[in-house]
Amino acid sequence: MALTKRSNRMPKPSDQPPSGQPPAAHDGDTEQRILDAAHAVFLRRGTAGARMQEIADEAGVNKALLHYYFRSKDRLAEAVFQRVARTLFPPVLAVMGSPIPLDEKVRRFVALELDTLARSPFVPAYLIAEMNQHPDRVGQFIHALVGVPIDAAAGQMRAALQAQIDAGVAAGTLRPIAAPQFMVNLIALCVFPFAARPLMAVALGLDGAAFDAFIARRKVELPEFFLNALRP
Amino acid sequence: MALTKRSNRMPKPSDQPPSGQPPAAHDGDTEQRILDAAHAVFLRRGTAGARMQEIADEAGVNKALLHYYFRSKDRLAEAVFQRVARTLFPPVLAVMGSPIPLDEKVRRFVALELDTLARSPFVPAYLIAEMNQHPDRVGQFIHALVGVPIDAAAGQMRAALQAQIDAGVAAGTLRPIAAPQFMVNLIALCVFPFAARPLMAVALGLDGAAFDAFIARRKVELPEFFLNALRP
DNA sequence: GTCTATATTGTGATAGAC
DNA sequence: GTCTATCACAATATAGAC
Repeated sequence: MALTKRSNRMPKPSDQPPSGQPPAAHDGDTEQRILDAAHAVFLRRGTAGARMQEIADEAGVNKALLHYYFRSKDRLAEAVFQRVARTLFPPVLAVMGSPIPLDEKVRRFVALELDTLARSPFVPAYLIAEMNQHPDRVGQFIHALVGVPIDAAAGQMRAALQAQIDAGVAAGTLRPIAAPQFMVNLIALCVFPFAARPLMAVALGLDGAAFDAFIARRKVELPEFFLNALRP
Repeated sequence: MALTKRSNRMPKPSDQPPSGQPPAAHDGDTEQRILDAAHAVFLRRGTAGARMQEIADEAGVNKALLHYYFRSKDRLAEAVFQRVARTLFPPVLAVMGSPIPLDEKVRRFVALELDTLARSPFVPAYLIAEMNQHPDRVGQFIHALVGVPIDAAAGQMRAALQAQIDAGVAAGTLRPIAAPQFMVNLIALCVFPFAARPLMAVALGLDGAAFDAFIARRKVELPEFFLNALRP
């Protein structure tokens, strides 16, 4: 016969907003340590491949504590996903939304992106896997991030970028290109080398130092490459 | 006390080379069906997220048969990885290694790649995840594929491509660019949209048909974009 | 809040009948 | 070669002491 599945549980500290000072005995630090550990493990093992035990070990706490702070592995995974995405996307939007010339946007975007990813090389592969496995989370996240439905935010930015492109075309300084293709090209050129790093490692014989050199060179040449492609 | 772990097992049909005709009762078809099913499941769930049961269901056979034909999940995963890679890479090498002008290479590469990936959209995300989780398999595979250590094969192709680029530079028809950067840029522009498709779906509001249209347009514009970037 | 111990399932793998 | 039944263990999750 059917059993009533798990439905309700004890109250969790995650729910209580920061009410002044930490009440009595609550480090507020443990939850952070767990999240940090989960972040590291999920990124290097992938969400499905990660083990709660490994996260607990990395955090220096017991497995049970993971469930005390976060109800389940799934919720922990979602928390990590949101943190990764929240760290990565806003700077991008800030640059692309700022009122500066298009060529300057490209230069800043490349610099920002390559610097960020060089410090977190697992992020691209992690995000790609995660988004493919949980397409729903992407929408939830962006909504939580921007505060409005995605369509609106993205549509607005797309329109602004397209206007900037069209102005350049009218001025004779740019070839016509659709804003989405523009963005996809730019992001692809920045992100892909990190996602495909293991392939490059063997196909090009790039060890750690050589990869860094490859990226450093890219940081200089990529803006020129991209802007040159847009020349009329 | 310690237990002796599993070490040896029954002989498997996979080991016997094709000796003339199928001996007595061996469809030779079942193994293929299992491999097809594994292919489908591994690609949509990821290797770690895939379940042997789901593969068996998809193949229309029992779980035990998976272990009869392939010793373990790990071996099955490796077989799938090799099949995916073997389908994807040789055409690429053929195009890039053929004695045709550089701009023609670019055009053919883009057309080939976008057509292939449009038919197998999960491949990029799968390969990226798999290569990051099993960097070792990449080397094994390429060795098995080309028959020689990777360094040699890749080095040779890299040199050939670089020579072609340098010739163009000398003739005044090309900007200088390192062969690895050339290849990474080209591959990134082709592959990334498929890997990041879920993100584009929400960020750009692209449903299935719109994505196809996006790719179709890309097939025309990407070669121009790329070649334009190389103009002096 | 944090731990130890335990429950409960999920999952890869094997044995053995047919 | 293919199946049913089952094992062994890994992994998520919970109970309860401190």
